[in-house]
Amino acid sequence: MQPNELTELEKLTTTRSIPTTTIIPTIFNNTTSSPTTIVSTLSMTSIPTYITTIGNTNNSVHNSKESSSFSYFPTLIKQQNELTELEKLKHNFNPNTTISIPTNTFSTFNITNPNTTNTMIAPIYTTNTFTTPTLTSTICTHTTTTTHPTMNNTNISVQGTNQYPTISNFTIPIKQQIQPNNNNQVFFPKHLTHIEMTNLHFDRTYNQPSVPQQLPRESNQLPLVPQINSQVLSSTHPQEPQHNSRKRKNNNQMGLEGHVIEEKVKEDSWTWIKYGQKPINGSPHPRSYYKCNSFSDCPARKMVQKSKTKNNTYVVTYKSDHDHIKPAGNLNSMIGTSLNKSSETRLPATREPGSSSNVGNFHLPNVAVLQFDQPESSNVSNFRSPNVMMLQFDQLESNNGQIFADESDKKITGSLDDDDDAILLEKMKTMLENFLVDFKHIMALIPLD
DNA sequence: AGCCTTTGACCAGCG
DNA sequence: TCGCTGGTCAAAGGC
Repeated sequence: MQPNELTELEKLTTTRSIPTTTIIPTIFNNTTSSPTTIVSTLSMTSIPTYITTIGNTNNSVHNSKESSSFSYFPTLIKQQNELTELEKLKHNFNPNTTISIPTNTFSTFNITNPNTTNTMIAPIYTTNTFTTPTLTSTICTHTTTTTHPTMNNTNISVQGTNQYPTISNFTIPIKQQIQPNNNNQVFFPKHLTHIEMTNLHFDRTYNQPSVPQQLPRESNQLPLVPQINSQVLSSTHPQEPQHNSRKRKNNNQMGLEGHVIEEKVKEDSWTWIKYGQKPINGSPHPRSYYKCNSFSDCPARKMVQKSKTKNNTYVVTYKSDHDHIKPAGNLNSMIGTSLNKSSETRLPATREPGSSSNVGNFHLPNVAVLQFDQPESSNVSNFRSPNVMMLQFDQLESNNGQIFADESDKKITGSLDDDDDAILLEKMKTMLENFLVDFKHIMALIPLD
């Protein structure tokens, strides 16, 4: 950690701790086949606003018996408004589910010469424990490099990047196994680098139909999404002062940001109309600006920009709430379409119980993107299967209406009370657990190389 | 003709 | 004060 980062850390009035991260690599000696387990426990503290790398030799664990060591380098990337949004969060769930990569996804790595240094991509087993929903989060990104000077003197370095583009607070234990066989081969599964869950429908700040629309809030009620466009807002709330601002006045009031794959950029169940495009400093891709196309004075805005780092991934930022419910008949609406343009009559701010999914009107961006790295080492056999797999949150979506079916009236009127939270938490927990079970099943279907 | 996108201009915030 | 940045406007163009 840089000295100035420590200074900034001291400035923070609020920090939140991410629970313990545990890395458990198990190494099998190729001569004795007796396993040696190394367990490292790291405590990470997230640092809002700043990109911080935690991890150096202090985080290394040295196993004297095997002369093995590894380091874990978590990097936390938080949005500036993350803590604020975290405070706003009402929907919590706490499933404790294990994701296991099935052994039939193993590939082989031949150790041609134990006396030379070989580098290979090693397996990563992830066990994710969620303590808050991840609205749009990269759960983990891992790159594992294992160096084999000899098989009984193994250095394993685990480098992990945990990205928290929105709201996250969870534990990521990582278990790694390397097991050479009698032919001096090491078997390992495909390199799972990303598990991206885009369950936008969990949060009404994304204006997803699964969440009841909100009525105008009380003055002392924390807004779920910063209202940044005072010019537009003034027409809806004439009592508020005019600012005639074309631009946000505070960077900290940026809206929520999510990372969406290309095919899903245009699908978020609202109609949008593009009103501008600007080149953005430091980015090779321009940013497109969209406004809600349902009502001319709706303050909802959406910005879409292609990711600098990920192909086929777009950064979608939502700003301001819709001040209306989704117009009826808004089927699979997309950017740039004129389908189902609403009438000028504002719909009442009510919602049919279960309408989020039961009516089938919405095409939610409820996808999990599982991305597999192509092997970097030529020693690793080529993978023929696609490196990206998408999972639809069918289970989540189908359950979604049930979540709010008996709660919609309460939710619409404002913040949730403790009973609401408990009900919601329990149902969301079940939903995610179901999803993760499906996830395991799909992982088991990954074809062998 | 209507709707949406494109694109340059405008303008407020900010350093 | 000034220049840069980025959010918005609105005319023009395309479909």
